Amino acid sequence: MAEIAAAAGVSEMTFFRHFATKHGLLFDDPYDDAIAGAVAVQPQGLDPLRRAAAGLRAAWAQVPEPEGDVVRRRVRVVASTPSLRGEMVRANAETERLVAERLIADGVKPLRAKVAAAALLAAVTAALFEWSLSDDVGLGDAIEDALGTLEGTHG
Amino acid sequence: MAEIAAAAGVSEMTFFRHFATKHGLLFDDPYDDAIAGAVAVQPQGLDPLRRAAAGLRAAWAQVPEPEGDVVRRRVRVVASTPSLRGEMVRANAETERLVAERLIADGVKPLRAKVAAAALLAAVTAALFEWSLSDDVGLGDAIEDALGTLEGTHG
DNA sequence: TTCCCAATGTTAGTGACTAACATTGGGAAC
DNA sequence: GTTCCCAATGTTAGTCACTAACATTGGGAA
Repeated sequence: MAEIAAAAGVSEMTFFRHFATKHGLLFDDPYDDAIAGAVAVQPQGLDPLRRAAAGLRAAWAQVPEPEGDVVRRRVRVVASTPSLRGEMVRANAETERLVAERLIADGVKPLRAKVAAAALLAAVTAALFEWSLSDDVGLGDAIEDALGTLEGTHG
Repeated sequence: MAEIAAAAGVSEMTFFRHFATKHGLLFDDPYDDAIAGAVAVQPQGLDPLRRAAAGLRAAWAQVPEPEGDVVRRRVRVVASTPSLRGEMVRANAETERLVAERLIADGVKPLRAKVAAAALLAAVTAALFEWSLSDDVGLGDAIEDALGTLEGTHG
């Protein structure tokens, strides 16, 4: 922490006023609302899990594929460090909550909404980690594969 | 820690030689192999997620429903403490790995196997947490609801 | 010019966890 | 029965992320 704060040119205290934890530095997710919003506009005729998956697919289409391998290398560090994986789950909790909230607002039973949201985020996170460990797979393909697995359409 | 170790009648050092972390005390899961084994014997004709779900359903049928509300109260503490939720994910990682491994052994693509395993564990964990927050739902019903949501058969 | 307040700094902690070394007790080898 | 061993436990003195309670400063509004 002393080194990080020094490198940032601030005191340790100041650092902690911006990031709750040292690990929090790595997780900056501004996509929560976009994902939840995209889920909300999917047809209510779908069951919760498929609706959530469709929402994520729609949200993902709006995000540019990352260039270079900075992202991949960063995710790789997270994927291979148990405590960081835990932090990642924590970082996803807010997205999960928002997605579940939207589903519940449309009349989905809370347990099913939360299960669908949790499964969605877990699936995407697993795809992200798996993607980071390889060199040639595209992130978009990995995510599409994960969504297909959730939906049961790919095999 | 001083209090916990004293209550256990050992020194802090001795405590840490038995449990890697203080939080680790709460997670003792001996079900890993049972779940992975149950997944393995499900029909290979099913897609990975459904197969995993069917396996967990079969494994669950072998476990007696917990009596009293000791378990519920304990899970409630975990569910409402972010850092403990993270530890729970960490505790599930081994089960997840074993389930994915069995699927891969049967020819499922690694990414899909890991996604299915992650989604399964996340769904069950979400159901467990939701169950802990209510007083009248049965754990078996909550889990069945979660599995149905994964499979897309309940709605 | 004065006042304010928000951001930043300083100091002195707390608490989980670790490394290095000392102690002990009971079972195996003789 | 004695000796030896070694595995489990204890002791001490740390490290490191993080926090609480203050002090300081600087720039913008009144």
